[in-house]
Amino acid sequence: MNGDVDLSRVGGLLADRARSRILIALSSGRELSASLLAQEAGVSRPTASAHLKKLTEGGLIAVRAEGKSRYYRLGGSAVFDVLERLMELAPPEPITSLRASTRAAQLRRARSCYDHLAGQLGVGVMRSMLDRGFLCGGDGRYDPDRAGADRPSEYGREVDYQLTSSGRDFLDNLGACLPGGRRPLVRYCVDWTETRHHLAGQVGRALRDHALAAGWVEQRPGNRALRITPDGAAGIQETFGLVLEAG
Amino acid sequence: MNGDVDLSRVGGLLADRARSRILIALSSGRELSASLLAQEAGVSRPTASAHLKKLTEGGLIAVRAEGKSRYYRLGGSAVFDVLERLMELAPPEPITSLRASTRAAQLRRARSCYDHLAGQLGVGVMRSMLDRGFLCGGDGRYDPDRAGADRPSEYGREVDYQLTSSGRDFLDNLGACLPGGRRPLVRYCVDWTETRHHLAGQVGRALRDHALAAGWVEQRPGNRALRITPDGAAGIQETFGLVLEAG
DNA sequence: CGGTCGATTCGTCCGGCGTCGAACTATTGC
DNA sequence: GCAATAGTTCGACGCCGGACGAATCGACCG
Repeated sequence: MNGDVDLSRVGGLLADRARSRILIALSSGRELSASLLAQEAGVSRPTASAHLKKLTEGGLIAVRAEGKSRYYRLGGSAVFDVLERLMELAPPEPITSLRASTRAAQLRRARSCYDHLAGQLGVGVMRSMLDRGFLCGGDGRYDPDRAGADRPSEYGREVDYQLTSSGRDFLDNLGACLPGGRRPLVRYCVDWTETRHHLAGQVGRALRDHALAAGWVEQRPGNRALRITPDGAAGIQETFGLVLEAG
Repeated sequence: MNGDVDLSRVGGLLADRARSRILIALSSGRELSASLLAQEAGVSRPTASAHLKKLTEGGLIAVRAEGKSRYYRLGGSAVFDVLERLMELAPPEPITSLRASTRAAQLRRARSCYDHLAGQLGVGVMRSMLDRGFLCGGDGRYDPDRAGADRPSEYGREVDYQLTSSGRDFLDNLGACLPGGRRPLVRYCVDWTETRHHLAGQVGRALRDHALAAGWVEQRPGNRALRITPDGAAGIQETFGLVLEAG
């Protein structure tokens, strides 16, 4: 709490590319398995395991064992906070080139987050589904203090959102199929460009799959950005009342 | 602004003990010479020089040459922000020693934050200025939901606080000079030991400079804590109606 | 114009950390 | 039980980066 704090300890944890990628992947608020994080970080499973251990011991992430998988999540809202500041500070690229800024804009507009939609598109879709009564619950917006301090175990996991029967009908009519399995129907994710919830879980995946299958969006190569097609812009506006530029 | 941000670059800069000490020393808002920083970091001058170069190239600090000395300072308020968060997150060393706890108490009472006052002193000064009508606006007290979740982009920036004309008179009578420039007159900062606002911006700096010039407070060596002198305790009580122990 | 003082550059040494393959543990499912 | 899957531990390798001393640069001062 003073001058001889070991900033370097935390700094050391942030200093590695693989760990940095892991943290950024987790900064969506989701719980992710060790293998998936290894893949996301671009390292082998043993290497990722070592990183995850360090991050856990350093308190930056927390782990929950379920079956033979171990699910990792951010250590709390303070960690989320630091990462957000750090990302803001990170681009030491002084003058944002046109390329970089358009790419950033693309990411803000629409991107995939694990297996669901994020960015303005993801947030808008979730808002629309709430407005139309396809989802209910989720009385509170994202509250970092409660999520991080009062009940850290639920950080980024499904809260009280639920799919209504009309929501189920809506998905059926849309032709979006729920993947099935024991995975929760509805989860939320904290969108780090919009700072609001977007939709995850089976429903999130179904909607993203549908958006891809219907040609509404295309995965851009190289990063997580999605391109909204002209057809997509029309379809999204018709279906969700959401106006987003194509391109 | 996306998944391939180089968190690790910034992390790497924070990962070293010597650099961490340098940054913490600079986080008091002072400009310090290279030799002094070497001493503060506990390394030789050549080593410190290398660190300072890296930090400068990384944008975390900035340098000003004057005569044969070079004076270093933090790269900006964004850097300060990150450091503050990081320090909050950092303490994996639980305070056990008496030394540490008294030092922590000193920091809670009064410290410098970038270039303004923080701790009980900083928070009290701001409250006093609000109570006496020297500042207006800021309709709400610190509201973590609004500040942290709904509009994180304004976190720590000026909101609706404004300096009133009587506030300006107050500063004139006190003999505190506003530094001038395009920097906003009033900003606020969320105080991490008091969880309330304290005063930043030009006014914050002017008050801190005045407190130092008038001998109300002295910079403690080694960290950001400020010592409140007996005269200071009296002056602060008279001026702001704020009772704080000297020592 | 030498003398000094502050700061940086250079060369070198050394410790630590990230990396992976292979082996080991644990849980699930047939 | 045996095979399959998820994850961790172990050992060895390689490389990066921090440390310092000596030398160099540059500014100030008599």
